[in-house]
This record gives sequence, structure tokens and C-alpha cells, in this order.
Amino acid sequence: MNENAAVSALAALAQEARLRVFRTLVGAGPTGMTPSALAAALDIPATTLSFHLKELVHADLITVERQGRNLHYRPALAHMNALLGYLTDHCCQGQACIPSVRKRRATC
Amino acid sequence: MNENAAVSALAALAQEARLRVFRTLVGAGPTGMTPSALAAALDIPATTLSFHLKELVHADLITVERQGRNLHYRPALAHMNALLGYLTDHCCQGQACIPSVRKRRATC
DNA sequence: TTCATAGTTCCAAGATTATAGAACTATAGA
DNA sequence: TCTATAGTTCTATAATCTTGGAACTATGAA
Repeated sequence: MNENAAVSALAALAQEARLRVFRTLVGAGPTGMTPSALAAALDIPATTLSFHLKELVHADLITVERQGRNLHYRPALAHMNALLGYLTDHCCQGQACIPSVRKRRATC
Repeated sequence: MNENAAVSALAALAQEARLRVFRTLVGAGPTGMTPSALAAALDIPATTLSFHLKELVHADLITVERQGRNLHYRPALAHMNALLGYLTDHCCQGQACIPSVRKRRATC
């Protein structure tokens, strides 16, 4: 994860609808969710949702796979974790994390 | 850290100049840095820098304190760690972190 | 006071992002 | 092939963000 990728991923998550989409996909687990299920769950018009899904795909935070007539979107947890790693590295640079966080993070 | 605060913090970091400012402040340690030092280090015009610093302050990611004629900006590490905690919680929801990340995160 | 330095706010322009209807593409089933 | 369903792309509009010069505010020193 470099600076550009980090900015892209952060920008993708820095929007209420997209953060909700991502969180919902994470909650859905490895099966993923179709756009129609997401649209119903989050009450977002199909075209708007499609726009946001594309943003998340471009930022490598979710993946998509077709199964018959449906698409399945899934969270790219490895990339999300790479982002967390990048932020962790650059928030701790030159000093220790504050203890409360070191503890909470280890229980993840 | 709630959804709104997370979106604000993510948006504040989702911009190349601001991410660099934040990283530079983290690197500077507890003394912080003045806007002129930041402007020199990052080659950003004063007005543009001031705009970005305000965004970061509004997102609670940095703090500012006047000392005589100078201002000292410092990273708000607790808030940054709260953001990481929020993201960690919502990326791991319902399933374990992938192992490689659990390891790396614990060494932070 | 007066001046210089540090930094901000004001402002206008340009660029980017978000929203959602209409039209289009792809797939499965009859 | 024809039709219905799933989803996307096209398009226009509105909103928001970014940039940086000019003018302004605040502080310390002479």
C-alpha cells in the first residue's frame, strides 16, 4: 500500500453511502451481496448505488463476480487491512501507539 | 467514534496534501510544527496549507496552539487511533481478521 | 507607536463528486 | 426468438472541494 492507494481507499470510504455499503458487505460475509439486495437494505436508487459500487471497486475495496443473472459484491478484506496497516505505520512513526489502542487493536 | 466522525476523519485524510501534512506532523512528534515549517517542508502555498490545516482541525485529527507569534500544529493521535478502532471493528465484524494482519497490527 | 513576521480569512475560478432518470446490455427462462 | 429481470452506462444538474492571490488580524520587537 502506497500513498496513492491509501488516498484512493480513504476517498472511497469517506462518503456516507459508500461506508455503509462497505460495512454492509463486510457484515454479509463471504457470500457477498447483489446490488438489488444492497439497494433494498440501504434504500439507495440503483443508479446511485452502481456509481458507488464502481468507486469501491476502483479503490480495490470490494470485488465483483457474476453468477448467472446476479452480481455478487464482496469486501476485499486484505486490501482494507493493508489500508489499516498503512495508517497504523504512519500514525505510530517515531513513537509508540497510545496503550489503550495497542490493547484494543490486538483483540481484533 | 460514530459513523459521522469516521466519515469526517476519512474525508480529511483522503486528500494527498492533507495526508502528507498529517504524516509530517506525526513524524514531527509532540513538539508539532508551525505552518511555515510545514509550508517549507511540503512546498505548499500558505493559503492552501491553511485551508487544509483547518480541515484537519475540524475533523479533530490535529490540534493547534499558539506560542507567541507561532502556531504549533500537532497530530491528535487519540482520535486517529479511534478511527483505526472504528475501521477495525467494522472490517472484522462477524469474522476473524486475516491472520497476517492480526499479527502486524499487534506489533504497532 | 511603528514595523516586520506569522498566519488567517476572503474571494473567485476551476475541478471534482454525487444524484438519479432514461436508455442500454446481459442473462435466464418460456 | 421473445420477454422479464438484473444491473450498468449515459447524461445533465447540483453540490462540494481545491487552489492561490489579495487583504486582513495578531503578536513581538525596535
